Amino acid sequence: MLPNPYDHIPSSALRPISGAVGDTVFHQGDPTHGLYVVQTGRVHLERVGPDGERFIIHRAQAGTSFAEASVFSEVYHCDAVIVEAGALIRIDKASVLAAFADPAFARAYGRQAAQQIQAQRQMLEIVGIRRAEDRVMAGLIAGLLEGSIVEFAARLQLSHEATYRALRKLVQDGRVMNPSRGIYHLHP
Amino acid sequence: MLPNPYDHIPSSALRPISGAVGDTVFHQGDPTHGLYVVQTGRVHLERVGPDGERFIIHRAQAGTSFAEASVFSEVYHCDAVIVEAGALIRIDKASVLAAFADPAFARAYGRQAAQQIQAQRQMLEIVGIRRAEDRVMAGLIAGLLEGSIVEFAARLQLSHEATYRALRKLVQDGRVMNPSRGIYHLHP
DNA sequence: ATCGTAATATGATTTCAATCATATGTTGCC
DNA sequence: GGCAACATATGATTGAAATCATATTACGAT
Repeated sequence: MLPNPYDHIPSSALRPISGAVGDTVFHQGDPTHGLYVVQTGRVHLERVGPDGERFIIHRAQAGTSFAEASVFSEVYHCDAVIVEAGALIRIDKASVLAAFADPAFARAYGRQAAQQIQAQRQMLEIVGIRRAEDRVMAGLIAGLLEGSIVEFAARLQLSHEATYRALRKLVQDGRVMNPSRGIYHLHP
Repeated sequence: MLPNPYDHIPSSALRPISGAVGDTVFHQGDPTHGLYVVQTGRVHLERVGPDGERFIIHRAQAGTSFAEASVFSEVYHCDAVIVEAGALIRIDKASVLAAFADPAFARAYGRQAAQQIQAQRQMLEIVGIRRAEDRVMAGLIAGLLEGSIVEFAARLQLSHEATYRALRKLVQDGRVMNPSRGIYHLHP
């Protein structure tokens, strides 16, 4: 299943890509073919520093797209490396550009992009909060605690231990409810 | 001057907004009128927690837009508070939705959004790096050092002292050049 | 010229999250 | 039922960045 906007793209423009762990989907400087949707597996986008040190600029998960900006540029600006085998779909750059003439696609794209930008801005603010307790509280207010505490901690870029301690403190201070082991939420 | 995509919007849809420090441009739950462009001044987007604690989800600078996602929703999901007096322009929601029928606008919007998403992803990865030295190095590779070291440190969400120390260490280790006081850059 | 302010720079101390260690509870599996 | 794997939970220790303190340098305003 493609993410929302891309179901407006004709299937002729979709190219399945498969690869093994360690394979590079594209290299920095390669001419752009289009953007990619991760169906399964995981892909890292990496940039190489002057001394050859690789640093990750994005981790693309299943269900997300990457290299969207490549649609508007001539060359890829980073490497895409498969870190967990899976299936990708490449969406042809020309098709995406053409699809912008379809207002339904344009609005769907705009909506998704605007929401993503908003969510990312919020994440940047949250991970910028220094005190674990404040960060956890902000995460709770933002509704980031959906799965396990371990997942929540990872999203907040905190160790899970620090997260448990912050939650306990917030419960002790009466700011968070802990109706049962492992369940935490704000007061109504 | 409006950011790139919005110069495709007819000027009749632009509404100048002025306000003093502390004024609220819109409140969480208000029906949406449209998105905003900050010409001068600064605006914070804030969400209010259950105990009334305000937490900032975004700091909008001059030259940037905010509340883009409101174009696709019925109510604002946060408060917008002026923290530095200046001039805003509100762009009517209906005009933006209509403008998506113009492929030139749609592509300009898509391009800007895709680039912003990419930049934000990179920022999330960078601020997620724990060691100050590694974070500063990543910031340098990403080209984040444009203005002063103080600005650079703020972008990296590091204290400027930690940033100076990391830079000194990187210079000592020969990974960064420091041709003169206050000037740091990578080897060619 | 000199005054004030801000950036650059570095040393000393403190704080707090990471890490290491350990225990209990929970879940699925054979 | 018993075992393995994992989430939850918390205590002890460590390490690294924040904070505090202090110079020096740069730069604009008067």
